[in-house]
Amino acid sequence: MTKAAGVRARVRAEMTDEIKRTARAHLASQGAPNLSLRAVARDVGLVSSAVYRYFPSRDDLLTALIIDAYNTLGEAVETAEAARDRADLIGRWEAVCHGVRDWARAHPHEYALTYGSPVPGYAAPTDTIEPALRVSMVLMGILSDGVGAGIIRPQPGDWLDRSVESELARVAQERCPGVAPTVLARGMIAWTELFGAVSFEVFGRLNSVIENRDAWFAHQVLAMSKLVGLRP
Amino acid sequence: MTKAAGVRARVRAEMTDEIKRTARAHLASQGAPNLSLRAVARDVGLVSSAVYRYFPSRDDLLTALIIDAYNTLGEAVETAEAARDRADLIGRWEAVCHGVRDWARAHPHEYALTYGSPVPGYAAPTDTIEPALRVSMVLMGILSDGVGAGIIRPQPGDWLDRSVESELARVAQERCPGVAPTVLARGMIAWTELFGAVSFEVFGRLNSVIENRDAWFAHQVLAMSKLVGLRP
DNA sequence: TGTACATCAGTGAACGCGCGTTCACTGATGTAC
DNA sequence: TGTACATCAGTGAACGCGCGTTCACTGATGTAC
Repeated sequence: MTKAAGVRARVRAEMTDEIKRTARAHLASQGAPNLSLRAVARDVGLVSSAVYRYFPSRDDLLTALIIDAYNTLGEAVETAEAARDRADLIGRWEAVCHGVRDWARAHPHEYALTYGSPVPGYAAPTDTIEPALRVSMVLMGILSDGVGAGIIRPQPGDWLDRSVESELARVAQERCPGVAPTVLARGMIAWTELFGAVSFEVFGRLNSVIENRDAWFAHQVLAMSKLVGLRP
Repeated sequence: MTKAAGVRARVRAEMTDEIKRTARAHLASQGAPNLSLRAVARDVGLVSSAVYRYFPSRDDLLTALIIDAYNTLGEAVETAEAARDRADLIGRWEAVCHGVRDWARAHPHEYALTYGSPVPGYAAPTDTIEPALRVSMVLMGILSDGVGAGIIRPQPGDWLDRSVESELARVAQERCPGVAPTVLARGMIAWTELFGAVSFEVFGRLNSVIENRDAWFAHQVLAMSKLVGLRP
């Protein structure tokens, strides 16, 4: 690739970025179902058909936004978690939970796009899978370290259905070796509660029930860190 | 009201029902964002403007569907719970959880409409509030009975932020007197996890992670009944 | 019981809008000799 | 270095569609005297 070709490619990349940036702004103010290719084109200063030079269809633009959303969330969470001392497992756990919540509150429509109801008629392609796993990967890393440090231990009395146990064993083997299925199960319950809590808050289900959202969320994080075995 | 007027009213009620039934079918197959007044009218065999005799706008039709959804869910859950022996608190708890899940799996788009991302630009009016509370009411009833029977006890070491405590005390006073804030907090965490779990399953987040959905859900219900104090 | 009037469900045409996508084109930028 | 050709971003018009909502109307059904 010559220098000149590099210029063309760079301009193209910048244009692609600007379209995505504008689309993201539309998403933030109107939500995914109302995202319109024509409106985005207008805002970018292009004629609507020109957008097709960059994205073959509206769905592809949506896919790009979904992938970006997973990645910015993943990055935010990873950065917050990485800032804590490796030995401070509780701090790392809290950083992840608050990272998810902060990002979701800052980007409610992007959160809705990724963790809310699926857009009807839209099938997410496989390139969304890996970015979507970033948060779980961080959580599993903490579980792994907790087990390694002897802090997280399988709880006596924990029992799993055989088929679930083998499914979780497979997941653990691939993603966090050394973590017992029962421990992973607790982690997944905490993960479920985390996103349940964030969804309830962002989607308005706490309205006129809980006003002190920060304190309530912190309480839930505490409870889940106990459930997982990070605290006594 | 004369007999004749009664006929007119009954015909009107039937027509209203048929519109809602058709709209519900559209909802089930295409999702809320694609729900079209004109398409519903076509299916009912009316000209589109005739629908305005029954619903002043598309949003009002949507509101009616939302209220119906909360009510059918509420009814399903209440019926399932009422079938259990009053003293069988664990059975009642399980009935509620499985009732929610079964309903959500049977009506994914209605579940999305009520517990998924809010429809952008649509503000739910206040008549949706009471129907939306029915499931929580049943759960709080179980908490209440559990506390009354001495089965559920505040756990030593449970602690709540003062403002959260007073908010939960107010909720408890209004909806389940006698239940301590820390106990209610555990109930709400379980409630959050329940809907988190159902959303994850219905919205496809368990794909290629957990295939035995029944067993995994049962496990979560068990874990939450422990968290709440219904089991040791 | 019979008649004049009011109510109201349903019609059909229209308004004004925005959408995704296609296509033949222009003109600038890059490439090869 | 200069010229002929290829690439490709962006244009503008068009296709065909569906949408929510309004409005003046018809005709059947109900109400009051």
